[in-house]
Parts: sequence; structure tokens; C-alpha cells
Amino acid sequence: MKRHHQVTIIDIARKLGISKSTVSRALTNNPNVNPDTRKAVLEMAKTLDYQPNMLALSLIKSETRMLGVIIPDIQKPFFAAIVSGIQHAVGRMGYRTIIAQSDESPQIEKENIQALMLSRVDGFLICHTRDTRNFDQIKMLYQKGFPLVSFARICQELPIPKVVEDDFNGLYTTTQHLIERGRRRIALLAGPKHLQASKLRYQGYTTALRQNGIAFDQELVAHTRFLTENVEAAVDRWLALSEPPDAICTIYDAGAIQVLQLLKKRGIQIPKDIAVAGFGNDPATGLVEPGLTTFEQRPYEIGLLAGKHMLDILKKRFTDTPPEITISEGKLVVRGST
Amino acid sequence: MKRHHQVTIIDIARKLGISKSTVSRALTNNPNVNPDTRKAVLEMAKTLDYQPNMLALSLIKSETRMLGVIIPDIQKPFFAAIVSGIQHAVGRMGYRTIIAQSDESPQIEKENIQALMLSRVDGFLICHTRDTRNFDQIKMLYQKGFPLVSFARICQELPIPKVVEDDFNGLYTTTQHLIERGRRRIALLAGPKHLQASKLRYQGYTTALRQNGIAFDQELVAHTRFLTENVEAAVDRWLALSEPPDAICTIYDAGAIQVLQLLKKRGIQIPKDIAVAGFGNDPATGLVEPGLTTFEQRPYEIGLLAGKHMLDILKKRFTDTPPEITISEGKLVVRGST
DNA sequence: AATTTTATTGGGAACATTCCCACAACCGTT
DNA sequence: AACGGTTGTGGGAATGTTCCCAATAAAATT
Repeated sequence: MKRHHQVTIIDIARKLGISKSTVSRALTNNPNVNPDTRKAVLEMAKTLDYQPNMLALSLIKSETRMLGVIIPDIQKPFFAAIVSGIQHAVGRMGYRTIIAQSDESPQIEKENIQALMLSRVDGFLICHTRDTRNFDQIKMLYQKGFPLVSFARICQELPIPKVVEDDFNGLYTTTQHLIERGRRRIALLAGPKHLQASKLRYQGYTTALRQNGIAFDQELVAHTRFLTENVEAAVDRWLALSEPPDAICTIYDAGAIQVLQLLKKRGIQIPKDIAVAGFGNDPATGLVEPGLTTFEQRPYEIGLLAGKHMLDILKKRFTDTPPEITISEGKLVVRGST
Repeated sequence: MKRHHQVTIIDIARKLGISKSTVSRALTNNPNVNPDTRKAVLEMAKTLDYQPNMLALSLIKSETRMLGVIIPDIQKPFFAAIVSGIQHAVGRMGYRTIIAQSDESPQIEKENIQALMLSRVDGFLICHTRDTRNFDQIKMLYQKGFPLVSFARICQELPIPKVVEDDFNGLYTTTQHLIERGRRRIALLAGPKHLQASKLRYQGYTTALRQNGIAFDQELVAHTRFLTENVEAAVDRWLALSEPPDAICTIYDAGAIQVLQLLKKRGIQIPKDIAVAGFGNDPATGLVEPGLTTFEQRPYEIGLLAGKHMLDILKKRFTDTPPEITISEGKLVVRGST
């Protein structure tokens, strides 16, 4: 009887004078146990305050019921909401999530995945960093048949379940809306060229212009890395044009909010002189003045969907049917800025 | 040679014709190994793509290097920042965090702790729900000597490390500031009476009033459960007073923002008619108009501190010295609303 | 009465690793 | 030549659980 010894099924067995096999059966609702024996075991387990050791179980089953969630930054409301959705989706099935932040560093992303693999998580839900271009690591995991779900910033080359925002439609709708408001010189604050989401939103913008017979002007597009410096430079450049824009469309809300504030600081009237629109419907978009017109995304729903996809994989439901890209639909929220 | 068999040290041992003990030693940097043997083992480990099984290690050591983090809601920027701080603090020492949201439900909080105990986390960092009043469960853990750190919404009765916001000082400073601005009828939007943080902020407010010879008026204090209904009711009540307040002080930013918007909707000039102040310096407080004067908190720092406390406990540093309450200091951020 | 079935139980392997103990072999010292 | 010490290695227990395979006894069938 050691001092710092945790209570095990062997302790229960000894106390009752039976074998650990029987105790195990009683505790796991195995039918091959005498009801009286089971009752005795259950009672003894309670009096000894027995806590099953999941570690031992995990070792046997090679299953930890833990999922790795890789995101760039939990402090961004978008990712926080996704995490919440994932947790609520998988929590019901007894899965726990280990959140790891990459801080937008591909290197840290890699290290996190590696570390969580060592911790033997049962699967990964991944949103890559802004700068991730090398997907070798996750491809290796895919080849090993490891459960993977990708969201928001996805790796297109891999046939795994993906959940994305309503990228094309979002910018198509927003641009269309600005055109309907009579705008003709619509600038676009875009993202990194290599990001799939960024590309699609860009295409939504150009498609809307084309369908309305508005000439595309390269000067009105600014590619950013989502950094504040980039936004400031873009606005400066646009305002210095001989024919400045009458609307600025952005592919992310934080950028739109910054644009809004920069314009206001220069005494530009919104939306009279320049209309501004965002993407995402971040909580903050309803608080600035004027309120920001933005294409609503439901990150919580994205998380829910991603979590459900993961559960499907873990249940090995559709190993045959090819995984699909799920688009979480959104809708335009019109506010004062347009 | 089974098919879906993971590579173990025994595989390495067999391939090299040595014992698993030697392989283990080589891999764990144990000095009692022939350098040549070590080299051979390391090479073979690489060629076989050996991944150590932390589960087995955890089982032996009864240590998972996982920490449970219990928070009410990851979508609140405050908690998201704390989580980020905790992760960055403990991540350096190889600890991972399992985040569990209680959704402000004491029941779910309890279940989460229970579930994470079964997962054998090495410790808990807890922020209780708004409504947690029964601390029996966490007290049990304390009695077992389980590593605990409490933050933001703490359990005072337990002598464990705690990290809290600058509660008293925050409301003292803010109230003082309003008085200096010439306000005399300062209302307080408070929180639940049983919460320690709520109490201290309340005391900060009353102390500032008393020191300035301003009579305390019970009618100007409204206790909320941080719900939007509560805020609306309070504002309604205050505006209906024969002598309405000339300033409204709140103990949380979300409430202050709501107050701001309610007042604006009624055409009340801010700060001319009524000044408004918040607590926390949430990202949103800089975006509303007028900008919200608020007492800055650094939730990221709170997380860092809480994480460091946990590391100290895990290293069993001060088992002798009694744990202290750490106050994360803040400062007043004055904006247009006062 | 002999045989088969059923219900209940126990023993031990397996999961992957560390760590303690023992056993060589070799070295230098008396 | 005998002894003590070092260096490297192997064997086996231990961690806590499940699960398979017997083994027993009782019950049911032939």
C-alpha cells in the first residue's frame, strides 16, 4: 500500500478478492458479469474513488480522443469563433481539442503539428498561416491516412474535407452592391496573391466589374499581407491618383476599418466621397461610424462544419466518397458606409 | 511484421540486433552508451521514421505535459488574449493546453474539469463562470495537491496562486477622473454582487466618491449579470430619475459600449450631457464614437503571469512559501467619452 | 448418465516505454 | 595473480488497462 498510488482496477479486485479481468468487465458494461459482482465492483469503485486511467486505454487503442486545432491567432475574433464552433461540434462526441497558435509563422505551424503528432492526437483541423506555401508536411500526414480537415486557408492540392468562406460570392455581391449605388471607380484592397481565398475574392470583384461593363483598372488593386503598413500605403496611393476611387472594397474587415479611419482622418466623407465595404462582419464593423457595410461570414458555423467533417472521418463514414469543399454561405450586411 | 504497426524502439533494437534497453538509452541521451551504438541507433531511428510514443511515457511518469484551461467563452477578446498568454508562457516549457469553454454554466464547468481530470492533465488554470458559487470540486482538487492556478474570476477561499485585474484601482482611478472632469452624479453599472472582482471594483468606486466628499446614492448603482437586458433596464431607470446622472461608470467595456449606444440613440450628447467610462480597454473601445475612456487591462499579460505561476508549481518551487495574489496593473486610457 | 451448452471467472499477453539490477569485459592497481 | 572500478549491455519489472483464451461449475440437453 504505497502512499502516492492512484486507485486502479487491481486495487478494486484485491479488495473484493476477484480478478482484475472481472473488474474491468464490470466497469465496461460487458454483459458477461454476474449482476451481483457488477454491483459490488461499482460500489467499491465509488468508495475508493476510482478514476479510470485514460492513458492506459489510449496506449492500447492508439486513440486519445484529442484533436489538434492549428490556427494562426486565437485573438482574432474570426478564429476564436471557429474554435468555439469546432469545440461544440466535437465535444458532444467526447473529443477534446488542443489549440495551437502558429502566430502566422509557417515554421511554428510545422513545429506545432509535429508536437501534436507526438502527443498522438486523433486528427488535425488546420487553418494555414498567411505565408504557408509548402504543404509537404501535411501531405505526408495525408499519405499516412491521418484524419485531416482544412478550413479558411486551405491547401487545395489535397483531397481532404475543406470548409471555406463564401469567398467569390462575397466580393461579387459586395462589388455589385457598390455598382448599384452608382460607384464606378471601385478600388480593391486584396490579400496575398497565393492564398486561395484571396484569389477567389479577387475573382468575385473582377467578375462583377466585367458583368457591369466597368473597365478593370490595375491601379485600383492593392495586394496586402493583411498588415497595417500595407493598408496605409494603398490608401495613400489611391488618394494621390488623378482620378481617385469613389469606393473601396476590401477582402477583410480589419482592413476596411483601417481604411475607414484613414479616410476620416483626412476629412473625406463616407460614403459621400468614398464608400467603403468590408468582408466578414467582424463584431467591430457594427461599432465604427459610419457602420461598415460588409459581407457576413459565420465563423462559428465554419467551425461547426469543420468539426462535423472531422467526426465523419473518425467514424470512417465516407472513405469511398471523395471529400467535398463546403462553402459556408454569407450575406451582405448593408450599413452606413455605402 | 504486421502492416499497421507503428515503429517502436523494439523494431530498432531488432534491426540492429541489440536490446531495447540500449536503444532507449541511446534515444534519451543517457551517457552509458557506446558512441558508435548511439550513432547507429539514431540513424536507424531516422530511416525507420521512428516517433516516440508519449502515451507510454505518460503512463509511466503519470505526467502528460498537458494543462487544462477552463474559461467561460473563448469568443470574448478578454479570454482569447488570456489563453494566448497562457499558451505562450507554458509552450516554451513544452506544455500544451486543452481549452474548455464552460459557456458561463457552472454545470458545464464542473463536467469539463471532470473530463480533463480523466485525460490526466498536469494542472488546471481556471476562470470560473459568472455564476459559480460552489467551489467544492476545485477544493477537492486542492486537497489532493493538484496544481491549480486561478485567474480573473477567482475562488478566494483557496490558497492557490491567483492573477487578477487591477479591480479596485481601476474603478477608483476612473471615478476619480470623472470627478476631476467636474462630474458629481456618477452612476455605476456594476456586476454580480458575489463576484470578487465585482466587489472590488464597486469598492474602488465608492472609495473615490467618499474621498471627494460626494454622497453615495444607491439609486445610481445597478448590479447586472453582464447581460444586455440588464444594461438597458439600468439606463432606462437612470434617465427617468428626477436628477439623472452626469456620468456613467461601468465595470466592463461591453456594458459601457452598450450604454454609449443607448444614450446616442436617445440623442444624449456624450460627454457633454453624460460622460461614459468602461473597464478593460477592449479592442472595440477605440472604435466607437466617441472613443471610450476606459481602464486598460492587459489580458495577454494576465495569461502570461498565470502560465508562469503554473510552471512554478509544476517545478515544485515554492511548496513552502504561501501563494500570492498577483495583480496585473493597468492604467487609464482617456478618450472622447469623458 | 453422459454430453453439450451457458454463465462466470481467472490468467496472461499486449500496448511502448523507462529504469533498476545484474553481468560481462576490460582496465589499472596492489 | 587477485582485486576494485569503469563501461557497455541485456533482462525483466512496472505503468493501468483491455481482450483473448482457457477453466470451472452449473444448467440444459440428449
